Amino acid sequence: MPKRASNKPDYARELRRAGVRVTRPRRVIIDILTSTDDHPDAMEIFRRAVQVDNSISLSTVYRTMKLLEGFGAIHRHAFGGGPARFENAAGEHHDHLIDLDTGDVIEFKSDRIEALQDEIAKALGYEIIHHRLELYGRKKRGT
Amino acid sequence: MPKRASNKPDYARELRRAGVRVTRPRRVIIDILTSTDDHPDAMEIFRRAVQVDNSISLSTVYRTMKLLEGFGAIHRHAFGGGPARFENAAGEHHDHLIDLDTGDVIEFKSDRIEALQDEIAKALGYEIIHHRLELYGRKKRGT
DNA sequence: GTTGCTTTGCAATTGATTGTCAACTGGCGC
DNA sequence: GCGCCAGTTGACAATCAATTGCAAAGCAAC
Repeated sequence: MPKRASNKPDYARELRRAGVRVTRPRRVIIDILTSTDDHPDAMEIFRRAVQVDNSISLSTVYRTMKLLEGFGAIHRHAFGGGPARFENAAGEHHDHLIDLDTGDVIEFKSDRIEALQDEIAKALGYEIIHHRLELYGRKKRGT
Repeated sequence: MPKRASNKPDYARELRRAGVRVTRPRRVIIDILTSTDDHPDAMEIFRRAVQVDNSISLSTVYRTMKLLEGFGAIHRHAFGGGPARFENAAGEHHDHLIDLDTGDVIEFKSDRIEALQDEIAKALGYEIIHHRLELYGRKKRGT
């Protein structure tokens, strides 16, 4: 009986097929990205990677992020102007609500908003390649 | 007969009322921001400011942008991850469509999208303080 | 004008990211 | 399995945007 594949996308296979080497540092970084659902920045990914392999360098984290971004495997964000934060691109597209007090990031999705965006772009003679919708808010006090 | 006020908001008056000095560099920078409808970055504002007063420094541009942002007089953007770009906050709120080929920025507004955003935030127990919606697209070829 | 506190220009600094380069290593070919 | 070698890496220098420390200069109240 074949081993049941995890829900993690097999980026290793994909990279190899694209002629990119699957090295130890890359494996470590990919593993970090596919086993979290938060939005770490490069330094945070670096910290986690060093726990696994203390020879990994920060440059390699940045290089790998750029590589994976090129493959569309991750998305890059810049919530509130800070350092870039990354998330695994697997799974459905979604937008973000950032809690201004805690920094928490909540994901949401609205087909109706997406449809309106397309409509607006079309009216302006454009085709949307991608978009970025970020809501910055505070929890409503329900004391 | 009183001089007809221009359509430029009187930031000078507002700043003075807030106990902030209206200095020559600030006047120059504010004048640049209120007389353009594009989205210049700090370096571009600096270049334009030097034309008027060649003693103005880039630090002052950055400092003034931060000051004005604090007053809500300007908005800060980071389209596509480049350096921060600014725009006069006077006038109605709007979102942006960025032409991926030319870098042009087109402003648009959709009450329906705003309403949906509020609805989503409310459902998540949040109150939106501000938001950022950027569409990145390409002109549809109309050969 | 004088005065006092703000603001400025300059230079140095920070923080994030990218470039350089010698050393290293996946993974194909044997 | 084993060696080869272009793709990668780690270390560190370099770059880029943005900020800050400080002495000198400027604004606004008297």
